[in-house]
Amino acid sequence: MIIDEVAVRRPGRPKSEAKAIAIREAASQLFMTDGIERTSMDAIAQAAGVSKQTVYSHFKSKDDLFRECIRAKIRDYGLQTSGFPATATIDDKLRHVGSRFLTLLSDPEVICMFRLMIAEATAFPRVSEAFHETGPLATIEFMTEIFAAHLDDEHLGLARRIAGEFAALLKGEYMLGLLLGARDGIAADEIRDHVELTISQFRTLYPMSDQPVR
Amino acid sequence: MIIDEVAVRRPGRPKSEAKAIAIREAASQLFMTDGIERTSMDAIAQAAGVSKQTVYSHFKSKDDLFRECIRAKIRDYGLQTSGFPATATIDDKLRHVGSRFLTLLSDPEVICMFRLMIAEATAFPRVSEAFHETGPLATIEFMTEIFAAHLDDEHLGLARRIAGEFAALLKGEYMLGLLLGARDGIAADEIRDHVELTISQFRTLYPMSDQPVR
DNA sequence: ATATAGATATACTAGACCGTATAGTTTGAT
DNA sequence: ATCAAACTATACGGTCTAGTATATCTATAT
Repeated sequence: MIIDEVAVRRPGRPKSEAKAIAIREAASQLFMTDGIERTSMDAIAQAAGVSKQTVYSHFKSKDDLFRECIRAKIRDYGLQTSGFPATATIDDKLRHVGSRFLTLLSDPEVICMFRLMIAEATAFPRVSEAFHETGPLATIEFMTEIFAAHLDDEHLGLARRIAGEFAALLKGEYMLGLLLGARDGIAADEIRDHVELTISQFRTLYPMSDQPVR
Repeated sequence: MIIDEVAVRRPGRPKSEAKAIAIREAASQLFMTDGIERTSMDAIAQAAGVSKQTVYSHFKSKDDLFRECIRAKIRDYGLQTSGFPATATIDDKLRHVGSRFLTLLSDPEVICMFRLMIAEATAFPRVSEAFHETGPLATIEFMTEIFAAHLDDEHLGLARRIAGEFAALLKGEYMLGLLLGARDGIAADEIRDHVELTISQFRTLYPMSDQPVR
């Protein structure tokens, strides 16, 4: 058996996990709002209340720190999979996932994240790929399962495609408007109305049973 | 009367418009592929085959040059309004505008443009706003007129909203995938199929006459 | 022909920034 | 108490970059 990572006892002062977190959080915020290039390591150190040397003792370079920031954010967003009660109708489920989807888009931090990932897609392809899969694609997979449970046999194979269409219609013009700074949020009642409208459109397009069929 | 700008005759060597254009085009390309920060004025001058002083004689700063580049691009994209023959059905029109829409998204330069505008939305809000209005919003306005001509009276007021939905469904997951670098184009037959599918969905959702009603 | 102003080439200023180095201080395990 | 390593503060090397300055050359109007 290899020695447990935590159990390793080394002489001298142990690295402060708290400082690593403080650095990562300060860096995250600065990266989000100002972008990578416009954020200096000195600014990060200062914002974290730490010396620059400490930054470099926890992260070996600016790129490394950036990657760690995004990884942590992705982990945070990861806990989205919530189950539904067995009595929930398809409308209930779509209403829930739809409004959470748009509420997420209304979050300035999430928009910053998208901006950053899009801006750095060529410089950090692996990072933006991971973001894509863990964020948007995972959300669509979640929607896919909802549709799969309620579609009749004829349409079952289309669940993934239908989920993609559902997400696309939910986004509508909101997403681009938010990314381009043309708007800075979506009003709660606007979210509710838009979700309701989108659901009704899908019930017109695809026959779905109110109770899960599988 | 103020003297016509063109008619002004001044002593000495006149500024070369050709050089200004060369500078702008070289800068455009570099800005698109590398972003603003990663593009130096020296690199622009060299790519344009011009001295750095000449760059500064035509554009007063890097920001100014960037703004001019985008303005020129926006002007280029501006000539999208083509008329349809009177015999065109709604399907013909939607097919045409839909595939041109997706073909445009497949263009790497267009994607670069979106990336750039999204990345700089906070740094250059006016610029990204102009892009938004002249690009995406103008396209949706164009679609609005198509729908308006074919919808019955009951749905006429919804033309703008329907056009937005049409664009959203066309974009689907393609746009985000392209922006995040998850894909690098859309195959021609995929475009055709997707446009066809989207049109049929809209004909299910909204009653439209084949011949223009107005 | 000559004055005027654009263009070139090159050097320069001033500052930002990454990453490293150094010297001294603090912390925690043994 | 002592040792080893983390931490602070500060400075520095090296590189890059925006924008300016200067001297020289070139094109155009009068």
